[in-house]
Amino acid sequence: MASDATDLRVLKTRAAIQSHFLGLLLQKNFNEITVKDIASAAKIGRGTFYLHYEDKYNLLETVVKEGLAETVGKFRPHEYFTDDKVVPTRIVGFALTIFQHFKKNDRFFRAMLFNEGIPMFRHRMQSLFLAKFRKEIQQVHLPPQKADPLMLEILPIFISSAMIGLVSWWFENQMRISDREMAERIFLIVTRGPLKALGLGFQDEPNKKSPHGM
Amino acid sequence: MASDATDLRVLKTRAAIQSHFLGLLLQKNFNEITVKDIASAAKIGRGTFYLHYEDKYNLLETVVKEGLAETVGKFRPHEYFTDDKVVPTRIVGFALTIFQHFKKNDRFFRAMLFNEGIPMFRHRMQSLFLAKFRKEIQQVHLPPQKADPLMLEILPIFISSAMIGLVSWWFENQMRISDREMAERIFLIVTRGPLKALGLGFQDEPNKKSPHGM
DNA sequence: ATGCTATTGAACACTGTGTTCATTAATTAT
DNA sequence: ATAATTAATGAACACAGTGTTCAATAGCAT
Repeated sequence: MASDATDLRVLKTRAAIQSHFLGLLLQKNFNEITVKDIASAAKIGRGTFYLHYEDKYNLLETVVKEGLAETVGKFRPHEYFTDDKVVPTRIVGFALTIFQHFKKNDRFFRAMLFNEGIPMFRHRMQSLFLAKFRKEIQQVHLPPQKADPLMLEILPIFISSAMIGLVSWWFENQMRISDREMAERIFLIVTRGPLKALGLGFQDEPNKKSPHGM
Repeated sequence: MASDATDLRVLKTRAAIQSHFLGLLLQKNFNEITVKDIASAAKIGRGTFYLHYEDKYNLLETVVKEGLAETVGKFRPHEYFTDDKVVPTRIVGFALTIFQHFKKNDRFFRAMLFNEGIPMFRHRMQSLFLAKFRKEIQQVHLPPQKADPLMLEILPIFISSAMIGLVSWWFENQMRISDREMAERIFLIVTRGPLKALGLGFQDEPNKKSPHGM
């Protein structure tokens, strides 16, 4: 293992490997990428690769870890401003930071999200989202005696899954919708509920009795 | 390619291959499974494997395709009964069929959902969900002039992603919550909205003005 | 300028792949 | 039941990719 991480040669080869690796991931599946491919793309000897990474899985792990570490903490609830007033909630601003962060790290997320062969990336990303949403929901959740514990467990999962689905869809569609529009629709769904957000009342509910039997 | 799909020998070996393949998937990652592993688990010659499948990816594809084909059409909205009355919506019943189908095909979904190395399974499953939810939402969506088109596009993605997230979580937790309880919570979230479902009103909304500027 | 160390490139053994072929065994058709 | 048909076997083969080693060379640091 080439260890001196300050040596210019080391920095240069590692940067070359990681950058060209991302480039290859944008072209073909991780499965189909060989160490030979990476080495020749980065214009280094194949043996040199093994001086820095155990194998291509270890390289992937490194890249993913660094990419996600950079993602952590970037999702920050903040106030959201329209032309003249502050929208009275953190929700829109929160969603906004998420979309902006993804747009900024386009190359990384595109390589990771749409490459058949990077199995657990979405799963790991979801852990990040989940942790954030749990905190966020617990902060908003002021009156603790009223809440249903199961609901408290389920809701962050529901929302984080939904958000990841939306972000992925947004990416697939070349981000043709503005991040602001997306955030605003999410605000509507979250505050009014999916059904009412569509623009219609919920017709099948004749009375206010709770239908669930607990 | 051994072609006669009615020959008993063919049926037997294919069944053995697929069954032991699923078994292996429950034990280790798809990446780490070799054709030799599959052949020896199924107690057949390695060459025989290649008489039926091009490679292990082709086998996976076959198994996934059959498994998902069986899944299609199983998600059927229907009425939902509590002890004495019919809950006035299809939603709970719809969610219920989903959870029940997953419980019934435990082995298959467990192998597919939690194996690092089956990249696009969740994605393909989501396509199924998405199609169903699109239909369902369009059916409920009676007054067509009122709806926001972007919302109409986003909502099925939001909900199908959320549902898959919940089902996966449910699986990971050994399905310790009853399918009925899950369906009922989902009903609450969908009809009342995530925030109100938690048991609290939405405090930060002082007036009824729509905060989004479109 | 000199010592240090990262890189090189070729060689090596190894594992897994996918194909072939003659032989054996099981199934189907008569 | 017997013959004809066809699937399964297992060994052999060439091939591609892996991960390691080693002496020689290049580049960096002080």
